[in-house]
Amino acid sequence: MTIRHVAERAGVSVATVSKVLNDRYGVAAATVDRVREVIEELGYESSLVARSLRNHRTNVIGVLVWDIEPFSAELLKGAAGAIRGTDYELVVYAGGGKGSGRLGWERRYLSRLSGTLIDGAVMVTPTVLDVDSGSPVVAVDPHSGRETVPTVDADNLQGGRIATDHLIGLGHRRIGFLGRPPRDLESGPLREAGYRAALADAGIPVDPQLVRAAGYDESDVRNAVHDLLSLPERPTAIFAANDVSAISTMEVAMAMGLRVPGDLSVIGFDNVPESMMTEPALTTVEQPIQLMGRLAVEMLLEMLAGREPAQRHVRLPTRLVTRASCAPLPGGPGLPDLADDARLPVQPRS
Amino acid sequence: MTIRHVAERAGVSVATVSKVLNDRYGVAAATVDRVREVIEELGYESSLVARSLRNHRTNVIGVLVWDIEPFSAELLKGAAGAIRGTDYELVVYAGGGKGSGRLGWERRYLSRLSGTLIDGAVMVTPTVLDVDSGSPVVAVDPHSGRETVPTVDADNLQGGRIATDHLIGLGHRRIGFLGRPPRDLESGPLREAGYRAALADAGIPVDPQLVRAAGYDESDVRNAVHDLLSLPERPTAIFAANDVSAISTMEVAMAMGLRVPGDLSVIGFDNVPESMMTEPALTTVEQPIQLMGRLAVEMLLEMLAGREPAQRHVRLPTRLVTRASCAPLPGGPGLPDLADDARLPVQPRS
DNA sequence: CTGAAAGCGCTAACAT
DNA sequence: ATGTTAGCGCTTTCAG
Repeated sequence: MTIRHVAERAGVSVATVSKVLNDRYGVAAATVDRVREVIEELGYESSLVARSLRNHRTNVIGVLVWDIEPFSAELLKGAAGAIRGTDYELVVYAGGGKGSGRLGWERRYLSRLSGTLIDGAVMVTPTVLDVDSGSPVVAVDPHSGRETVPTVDADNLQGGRIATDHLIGLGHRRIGFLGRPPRDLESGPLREAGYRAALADAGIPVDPQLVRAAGYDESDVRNAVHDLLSLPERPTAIFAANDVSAISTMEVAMAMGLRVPGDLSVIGFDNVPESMMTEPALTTVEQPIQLMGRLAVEMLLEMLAGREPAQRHVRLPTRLVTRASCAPLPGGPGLPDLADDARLPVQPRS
Repeated sequence: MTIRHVAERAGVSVATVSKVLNDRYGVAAATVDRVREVIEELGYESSLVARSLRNHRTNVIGVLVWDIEPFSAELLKGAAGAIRGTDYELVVYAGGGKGSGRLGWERRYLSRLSGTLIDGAVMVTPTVLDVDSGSPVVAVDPHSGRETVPTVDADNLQGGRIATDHLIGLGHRRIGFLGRPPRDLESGPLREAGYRAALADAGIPVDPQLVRAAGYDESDVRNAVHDLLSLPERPTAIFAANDVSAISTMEVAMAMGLRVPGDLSVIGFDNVPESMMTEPALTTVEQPIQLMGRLAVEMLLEMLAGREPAQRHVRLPTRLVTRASCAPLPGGPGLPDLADDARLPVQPRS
């Protein structure tokens, strides 16, 4: 079904059909009607691809992700929300790192899509980002390149601090940290930095034994947890700096016969999928992920409208959500004041 | 950054560059190296758009959705999972019903993308689907057209039955149903049919007063709930057949001073976002949404490989997840046997 | 081994 | 008012 089929069927040239499609000047009313009829009859719609090759404006904005997992999916909801009501459409491109080359998926995806297909892009958790794309780009949670490109991210440093402070406030002193090898994302190290800062402020020395990094493999994480909990002087609390390890931590602890939070308090990070939730519910530091998506798109729309966004670097606060997985250390102080925190599951809808 | 820049910089023709890009025969090794170098240096990647206009194979599969909301976002995770490990890439197109014309977004999106850009598509909750696209299509949770197109859906009829049976098993007799006007999706009416069937099997007559439909507007839903709970002989339980109304039901009930589940048992449907969750946690009939996405993509990949999918119409079972929002009716029987059900929050990870 | 040229579906000058 | 033509970035014959 191409524009030529329509043209032939209507007995006009493709140019005329194109004019009708784009409400251009200089087509007789009768012709317009006839062409419209044929279009309707054939159920024709112009090819986005051909059109964007020709025009350079597509009214499509792209969200470029490595993969669709809980984090990016959450972000997409926010992005979609920001687009609703505008006359832009949304294309999500999840390349999964295909199509070899080691210049980073970020640049490759952008090269592949920008200029054609999309008018601008939101890049989700890019690692390298020395991008010089023709079209506007906003990065969410980038590792580097913060100078060149407008960004939206969450306050991971503060998040790490909040989590650790909470545990300290409960009287804990031996607090484990479970993160990831620091190579790719910046967020991990920042959470660890928050952890260290909180300990330092409380005058608690960091015990290197209590700080672990585990890879993306789940068994790797479980081993690390097991190690931590097998220490002669085991931690009374663990700050697991990503969702996977938080869940694993609770599971391993319980498998080892430890009660959570009776014997071990656990605090996590990110949007832990509730469907994965074990008993008791996990205390987490939550990032406003949907909001990040929404803001990123809003910034992009500003830029597409030719305006400079109000701020080029937005950092959103994180917040602690306390649930049943943390408890005051026996002999420590009581529950800390949580005026600023939400207490789940008794959380009113916003 | 086009192929011509590369060609000029390397001192060859665009044809040669193209050959290098596609590993074609007949380019001198030295030339290949030079071109590769330039490509690397310039960070060039061929335009997906231009390429797909020329070739008809793109190795991209499309998921076409009206909008990205909790349901489709969940589905996308499953779809992405199915694509991981294949050499296909994923493009999600969320048009939001833009670009007028009343031939249904489904056909329009397909027209716009298929043939070019994507090799095949998964259509999410299409309403009309008399599609005759050139490329393979799988529909998830379609309203009609089940005959023509391969489909994946959930067993909404059985879901409605399960939910209602559960309440009946708890001793409830006055069970309200809160659905949506039946115009668009088929799933709503099916859930209602399940409700009616369960009541019929239990010999409980349907009280028309207890069956309500409310639109998509939240205030609409709240009014409906309020009406239900203001009846002289109010229901002791409500089956809210979609996520929005389930949450609203609990909130309105509590606002009216009713305890859940003490005074009113509530059971919902779908993937109620836990972040919206109130106290107590909501009992739901869960659909295997991610799984639907995964299966749809797997079917599509089969078709793209030229094979006929094992089944053209897959219907997945729904399951009850019992939480704290339902209670036995005083004077009724005890808790029914839930051997087949999961009991949250004490749910082991799968 | 390399390049010139045609054409994918479409739009925008430029004829007619 | 309509049609002809060139060209968007790319791949693919087909000559050189």
